[in-house]
Amino acid sequence: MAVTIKDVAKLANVAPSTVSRVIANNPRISEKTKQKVREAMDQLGYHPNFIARSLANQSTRVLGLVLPGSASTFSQNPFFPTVLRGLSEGAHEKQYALQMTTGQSEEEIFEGVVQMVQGGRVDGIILLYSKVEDKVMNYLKARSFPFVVVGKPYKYSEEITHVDNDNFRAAKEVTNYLLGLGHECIGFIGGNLNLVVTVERLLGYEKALRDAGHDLKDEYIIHEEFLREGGREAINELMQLGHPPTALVVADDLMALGVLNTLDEMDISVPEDISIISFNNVLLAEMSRPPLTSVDINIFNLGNEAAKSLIQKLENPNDPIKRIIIPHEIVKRASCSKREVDHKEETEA
Amino acid sequence: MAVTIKDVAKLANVAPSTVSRVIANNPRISEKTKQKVREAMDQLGYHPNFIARSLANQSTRVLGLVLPGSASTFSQNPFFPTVLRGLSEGAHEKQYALQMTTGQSEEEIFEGVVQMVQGGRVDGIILLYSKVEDKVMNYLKARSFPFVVVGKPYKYSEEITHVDNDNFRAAKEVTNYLLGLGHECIGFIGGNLNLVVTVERLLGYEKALRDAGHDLKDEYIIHEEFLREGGREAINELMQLGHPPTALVVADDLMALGVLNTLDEMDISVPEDISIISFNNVLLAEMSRPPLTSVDINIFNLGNEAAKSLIQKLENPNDPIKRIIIPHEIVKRASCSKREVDHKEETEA
DNA sequence: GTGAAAGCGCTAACAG
DNA sequence: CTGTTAGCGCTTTCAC
Repeated sequence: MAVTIKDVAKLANVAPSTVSRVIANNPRISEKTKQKVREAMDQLGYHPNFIARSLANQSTRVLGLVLPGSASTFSQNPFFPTVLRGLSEGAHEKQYALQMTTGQSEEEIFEGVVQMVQGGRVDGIILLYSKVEDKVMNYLKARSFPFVVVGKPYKYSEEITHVDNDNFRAAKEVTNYLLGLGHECIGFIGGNLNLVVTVERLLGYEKALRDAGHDLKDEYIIHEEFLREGGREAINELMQLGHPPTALVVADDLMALGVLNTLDEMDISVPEDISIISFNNVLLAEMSRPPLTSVDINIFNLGNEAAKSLIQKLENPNDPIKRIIIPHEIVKRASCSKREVDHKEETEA
Repeated sequence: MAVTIKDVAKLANVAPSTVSRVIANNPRISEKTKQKVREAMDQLGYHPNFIARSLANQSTRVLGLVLPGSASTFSQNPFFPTVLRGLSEGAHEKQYALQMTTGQSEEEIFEGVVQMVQGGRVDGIILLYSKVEDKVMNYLKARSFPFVVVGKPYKYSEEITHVDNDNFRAAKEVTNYLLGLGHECIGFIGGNLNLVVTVERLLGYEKALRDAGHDLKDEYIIHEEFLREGGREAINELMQLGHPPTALVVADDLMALGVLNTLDEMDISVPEDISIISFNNVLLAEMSRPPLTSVDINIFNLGNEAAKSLIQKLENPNDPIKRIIIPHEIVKRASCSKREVDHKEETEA
């Protein structure tokens, strides 16, 4: 059995409660006994037992993470290792530990969350995705269990602390950027429409086009999973069109990579024939050919702020609801170029 | 305050211990009282408190995960989301939860592990990397705290349960595959030599060449971080050689992607001018151009077996040490082709 | 400034 | 088959 507070107390000739106070650095303990106790702790190699402490305190100093269902390819996205690092650093700074749950089905995930929450395993929860009509979120909200979401909650977003990018604005910006390059036919390839982020990016794209006085063409908008095959089919359909787009807004780097390949197979070159801009700016964005112009959404900070704000909330229960917007930035690489007005149109003009 | 075992006991008119037994599904309780108790639990919405249970049992049913330092780009590898899924499923099946730690420096990671271990937060640990001379591993081993490693331990590999691929053999196989395609000048681009996996793959490569009667050329072997820039420099050096390789074994898909790009910039085509084979077969391997021939190491299973074997070990403390080898498989795509014997050599022969 | 004692919620002998 | 009791290791009143 490990060394306990009692062992320390005995060695230091004090009561267990005194040792406890020394651990908490209670100011009412004299420096002298503190010294004595600390020596005893060192000598015995004492480490406080978190479990016991949690039970006594009714608080675990553990944050629960909910990852999206493993079914979705989304979960294979290099996005996650990076949020995790951000989360981890944010949590460690304040001496919180991280526990995670995920599952194959929605039901499994939900069960996992219930275990964490009702089982008292965690003090708060961080949702690493935001879906339309999410059972988990509803549950947490109904119990008013402390949680924050990474992304924008589908509903009640003013009542839920969340950290997100302004995806709507970012999508508007990239679309405007493309418009500014002279493109008039701009397509959108998005991921799963159940994810709020997809919706936001789509809306931003549409807004930019409308503001610029362009019609929205349904044929230009394609939704698929964040996947290669998705990208492939989508792009095929698009390019069959009478008037295929000359630029594409793609909701995710990984998907853009798929698009890039299909285009290459079809002998369409980027950016000469078609420009592409995507989101997230993960490592592979700079490793693709051509390197992708991509919106850096600051994934690390997304995680980091999520951890911090949850902790803040835990230590300050009646803090107001917060919406934290992490800035984004378009990282220009080589996948976009000015629209070359083609011969036919030129003569028409 | 949440509903406790006592509340249930009161409502069901039994002793708390009886309720506890019902939870554990103790066979010595009559079906009748079990029914009664269960009803009371439902009625009150009772959920056992894991913390209290952990304290009483001296066991948390939590597995601790140690991720590699966030400093390394390795940690951005899409490898991780996939192991995590495997781990998670393995753990959930047996009702274990997952807690994770990581850090920026080796020291920080070490501290995190100590917290988990000495703080009694976890029952066992899974190391998600294997480094040469790892402080964490030494610590765990010295304390004989239950742990398994994903990868091959640098030392004492017969004394440590681990789940790994046979990377040595896999590397031999890919090298032989390349030899079989007629390549005689085969280079190796590896990652950080502190990682055991890099070493193993390098050794396998060397062995294959030696077995085939080829000399090892130091200039053909390059080590860099698993990174784009790494790939770029490495490939530049290689291709400057008088007799540049006609095939490359690359230790990681992500790195191979970088290599592919640099080659493209240099107007060297794959696989016509040079063949490339890499490891891991993550999603992007099939999305690169050309799609990469890559060794599928079955990442999901790596994680899954790791979780299972740790749990097995926890529930069966004097189980023997195990070495679990996850099978690999070369997935042939389009980055390798037969060596085209060039004109000059042909006339020379 | 420090000690004694109760209790966090659950489990596990030991009785009966 | 079920109840009683004593902890698990720590925190926290309440005394002194």
